[in-house]
Amino acid sequence: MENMKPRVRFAPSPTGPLHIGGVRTALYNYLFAKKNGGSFLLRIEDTDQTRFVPGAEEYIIEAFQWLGLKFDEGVGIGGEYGPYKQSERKPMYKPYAEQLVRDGWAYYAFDTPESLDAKRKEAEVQKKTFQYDASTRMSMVNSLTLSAEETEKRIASGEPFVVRFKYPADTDIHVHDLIRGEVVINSNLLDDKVLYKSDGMPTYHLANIVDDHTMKITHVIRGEEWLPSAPLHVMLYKAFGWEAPQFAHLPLLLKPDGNGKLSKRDGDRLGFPVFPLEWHDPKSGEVSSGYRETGYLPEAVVNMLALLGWNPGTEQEIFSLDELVNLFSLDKISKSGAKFSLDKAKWFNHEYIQMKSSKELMPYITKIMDEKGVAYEEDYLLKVIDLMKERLTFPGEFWEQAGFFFVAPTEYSAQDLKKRWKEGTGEKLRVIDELLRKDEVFDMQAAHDRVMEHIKANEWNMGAVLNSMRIGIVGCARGPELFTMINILGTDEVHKRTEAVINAVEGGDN
RNA sequence: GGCGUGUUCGUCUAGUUGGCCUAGGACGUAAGAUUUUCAUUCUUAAAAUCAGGGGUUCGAAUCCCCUACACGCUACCA
Repeated sequence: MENMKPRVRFAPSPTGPLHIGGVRTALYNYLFAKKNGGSFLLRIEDTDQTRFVPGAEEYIIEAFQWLGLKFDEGVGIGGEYGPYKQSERKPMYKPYAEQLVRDGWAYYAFDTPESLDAKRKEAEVQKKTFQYDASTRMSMVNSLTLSAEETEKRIASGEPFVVRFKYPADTDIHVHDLIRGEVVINSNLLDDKVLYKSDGMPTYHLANIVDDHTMKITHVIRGEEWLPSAPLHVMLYKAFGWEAPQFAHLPLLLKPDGNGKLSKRDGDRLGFPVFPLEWHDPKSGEVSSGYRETGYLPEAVVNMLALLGWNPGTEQEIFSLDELVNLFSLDKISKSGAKFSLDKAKWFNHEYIQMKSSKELMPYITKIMDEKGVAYEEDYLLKVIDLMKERLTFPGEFWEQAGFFFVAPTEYSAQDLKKRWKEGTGEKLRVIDELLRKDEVFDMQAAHDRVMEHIKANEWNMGAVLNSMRIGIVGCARGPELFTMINILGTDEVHKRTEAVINAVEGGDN
């Protein structure tokens, strides 16, 4: 076992879009596998046919492609342990359930859902909880209380039945968790879980153990919500006589406010994505935002998620996937839940945008330009991106920040005008405009010096004049350094805009 | 209710073999600088008596016990 290359799996249910917490679970599995030279597989757990959502499986695969996390085996890839979709493995499970019954680790139960409901309600009235366990199973309708012939007859006649696990009475079950250490629970506290459903499908528990074993999974890395059922799983391995994989139960991802588990609702409420990709619900038609569509770079999402519950112990915060793989270890995972922080997510994105060259950013920006229907020259656009990149947290902000490089302002901020535009400003702007166009070929430094000298020599109010100039170019008192903008726009365009703003503010009374 | 897990600045966390912790970093916040704006960037500051209470010890965030709180599970869902 020790010298074996680890094999880990990510095993989502196709019941909807992949939750960002699930993405983190997958990421940790990936990092662990790659760090140790092992394999990372994708298994689809679709044993609950009532919850199947069309498109969910494709969504999951696309999400990981976008994130750059590659599976070595699994749905959509293949591999020697397939099929990797549980619905396609359906015939495999029944013999295992039967084996358990034969060996005395399980039994057939004929209790109807209605009768179980009634039992639970009855117990509730007495402020107790009904549990199908060693203390109650002998008073239920199952193969332990029925004769062998009766049991056989019922099954043969097609009466619905389930197979339940039969816990040995009063036994301490030890789960060794790589993150939490030893967790011990007594079997009397556990109820006889259904392993095989009346619809002929296994439940998660059976399918999971059978698949993990037959797929030679060495480490089960999953969310903390599975910790309570881990004892069942170790008992199942024992019942089958199989060597159990190692378990690691990850802390939960919490909502930014309050303490609960992060949910889809929180995203809608607080305005941030909880899904990697935008999701269109096929039933309700509802659209949920995705990280990709919001403008997050996949590297940033991976980096942010990696640090939500794990830390290499250094002060480094920015990691490439390769660095993450290199540094990752299970024992550095924290035990407590981590709250998702929108601010930190944005900060990561900003950092990753800065690491991209303007060329790499081009596709994001041209998409926006096309959407706006604005024509552009590639070289010009590249120059603008170079200049504006540092201000962007999301590529989508480009137009708002840099649109004036492509379209002259038609409106001017009244507030900024009020603050900066004084009596006689129009005349001064014309002088500056003249100064700018004095050189045959625009020389940014020379123009800058000339304008500044003139302003000083005439004791003009620098803030008022230069900001008014800026308002004419941008539309408001914001944006990059004035002469740099002029250099990119060209003096002809600046001349036009200057005339336009003077006209707009002071009217045609020149 | 039962069972399980957890608890260091507002948030993510460092700290894990007790002393170098007057508890470090990052995000966010505040102030200042970058002598035209906004943003970026930089600097500085405020911010955790380590959930609370008991121990053990010369010495505890680090070990033990109790309490509180939070979260998870408690389906023929995963």
